[in-house]
Amino acid sequence: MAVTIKDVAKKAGVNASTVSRVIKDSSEISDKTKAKVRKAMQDLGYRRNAAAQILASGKTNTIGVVFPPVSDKASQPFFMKILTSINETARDYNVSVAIATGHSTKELKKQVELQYSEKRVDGFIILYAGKRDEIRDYLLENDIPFVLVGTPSERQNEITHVDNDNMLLGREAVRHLAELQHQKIAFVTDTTEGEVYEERYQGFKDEMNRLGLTKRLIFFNKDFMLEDETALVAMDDVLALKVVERLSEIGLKVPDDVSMITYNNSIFASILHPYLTTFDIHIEQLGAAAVKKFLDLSNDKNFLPEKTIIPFELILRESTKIKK
Amino acid sequence: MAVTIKDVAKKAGVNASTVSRVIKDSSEISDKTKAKVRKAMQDLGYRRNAAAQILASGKTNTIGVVFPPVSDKASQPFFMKILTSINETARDYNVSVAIATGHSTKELKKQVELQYSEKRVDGFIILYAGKRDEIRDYLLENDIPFVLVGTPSERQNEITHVDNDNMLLGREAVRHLAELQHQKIAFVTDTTEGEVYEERYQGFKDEMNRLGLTKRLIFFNKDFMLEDETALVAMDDVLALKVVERLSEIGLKVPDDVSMITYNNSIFASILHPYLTTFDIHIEQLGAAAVKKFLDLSNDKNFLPEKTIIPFELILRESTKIKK
DNA sequence: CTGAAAGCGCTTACAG
DNA sequence: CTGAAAGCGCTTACAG
Repeated sequence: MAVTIKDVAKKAGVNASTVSRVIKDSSEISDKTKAKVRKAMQDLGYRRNAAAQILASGKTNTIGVVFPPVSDKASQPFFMKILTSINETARDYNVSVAIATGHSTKELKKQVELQYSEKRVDGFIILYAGKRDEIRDYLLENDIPFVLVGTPSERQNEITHVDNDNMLLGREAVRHLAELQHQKIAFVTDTTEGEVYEERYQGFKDEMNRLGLTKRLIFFNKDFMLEDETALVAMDDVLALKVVERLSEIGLKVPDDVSMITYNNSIFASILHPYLTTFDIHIEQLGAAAVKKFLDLSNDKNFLPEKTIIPFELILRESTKIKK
Repeated sequence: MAVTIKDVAKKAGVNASTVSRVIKDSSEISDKTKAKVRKAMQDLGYRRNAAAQILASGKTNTIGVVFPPVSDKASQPFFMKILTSINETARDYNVSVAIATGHSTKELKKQVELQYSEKRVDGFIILYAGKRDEIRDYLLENDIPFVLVGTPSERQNEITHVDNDNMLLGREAVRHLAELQHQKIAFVTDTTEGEVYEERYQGFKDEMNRLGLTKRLIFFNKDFMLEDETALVAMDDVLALKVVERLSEIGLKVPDDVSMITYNNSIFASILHPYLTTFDIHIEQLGAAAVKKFLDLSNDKNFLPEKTIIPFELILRESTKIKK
């Protein structure tokens, strides 16, 4: 059988409750006793029993990570990356991670409810934002701690979330292109939904106006054309790849004829030439911050919702160039 | 407070032990009593407490999923896809999933050991195969149940694993190209390590020999050249993309000048034209089978190691064509 | 077919 | 600073 707290207690000549206190490094216990107990734990190879601890303390010390209810999450490196980061940060704080996936919101909600009601998790980190859905409503109503990665479009003041500054991201793309002398710039997107799009595009427009440049919004489809733009801002790496392909079809080369800047710095940005100039959104930091905020919020009943902004970084590669 | 087994017992007018038996649908309990107890559970909204169940039963009903100790796992859609499939299959069997990630084998092993020794998991599904490592050794030595996704290069007879038939996958690629009249075919790879490479390449060679065709192995680098091959087999979608790019540099078009077939059917196979003819390796099935085998093996002390072969499917797209 | 009791391995007031 | 005791919510021999 595995060694328990009692075995340790006996070996160290103390009571089990003392061992328990040593485990949580309680300040009540004298250093001398702590040392003695720790030695016994070492010698015996003691490992706590997670289930017993959870049952007795009522705290699971595990976070449920909720993936979006879509089937293409595998194609977005974002999710695996942030999961890794969340898991590793969590481990540093001695907490575990459970995951909730599903093809529909309904399925997903069932899993979320189950995890919480069976007391498997203390709360959740949700990996998608945008409009409210049943899950967020359920968590809010029941006062279940959670952190959102991204920016919710409703009740922002009641939800702790971590995100990049997408407005600024829109602006900075323009700044970079403007520095390269470009004056006619279009924003290319394949979606017109979601906070990410709205904010990046808003930032784009603001900065373009501020600089008095000529702007346009292009909704991507396979036969879109350019007017006289010399530079483009694309919503993400994958879209950018498709845009490069389309441009080449109509005889335009990136970056010689058209500069292009995009977002995410995923693998897609550097498989094919031209490697893309893109903003790295620091996914590891997003994940780490989400965990920390979750811990803050679940440990402090008086914690007030807040937004954490994670910095980004421009990765200069081959797709942007000074206007000829 | 949450409703417990006792509350249900009281409401149904039975003993707590009876409720427990009803939960596991024990055949010892009469249908009448079951109905009565179930009604009480319904009325009260009873949910089991996972920790209590684990502590009392000694079974965690959770599987640890071990990711490879590399940092680019996010770029391979495989991992997120199989994780989703594992999680969803597990849920159908009422088991949970924990994950272990790490940048080095050492870190990873620590996490694996911890999860097992703290009794958080009953065993593991390992998402990478190839050569043995400390983790596999540790599991084997300690008789900890696990299933491998992929084919181990050592002790195959002692390890339950699920995989595609990579040899056949090599052969079938040749068959498809041969049917299209190609006679000079090269196998392109950017790695010469691992079972996957070895088996696919072996299958390729065998079939080429059988058909008496002219074969070659090309190690991919950015300035590789073709001799007189008219068709290629590439190790995976991403590599294939790079090969297409290189071919276009030297004036060769896929599929007009060169046909190309590849593996995985990931997102990379259908972002840019030519969309790639590729083998879908049925990742969902790999994940589902891994879970089922794990359950078989962890529930039956006499279970003998076995290999499960998951079928694949040729996805015809734009990159292969009859030889002109 | 069902109940009473012990036990799983911890935590945490309470007392001193 | 430490101990003794009760309790967390289940499961599972044992008995009838």
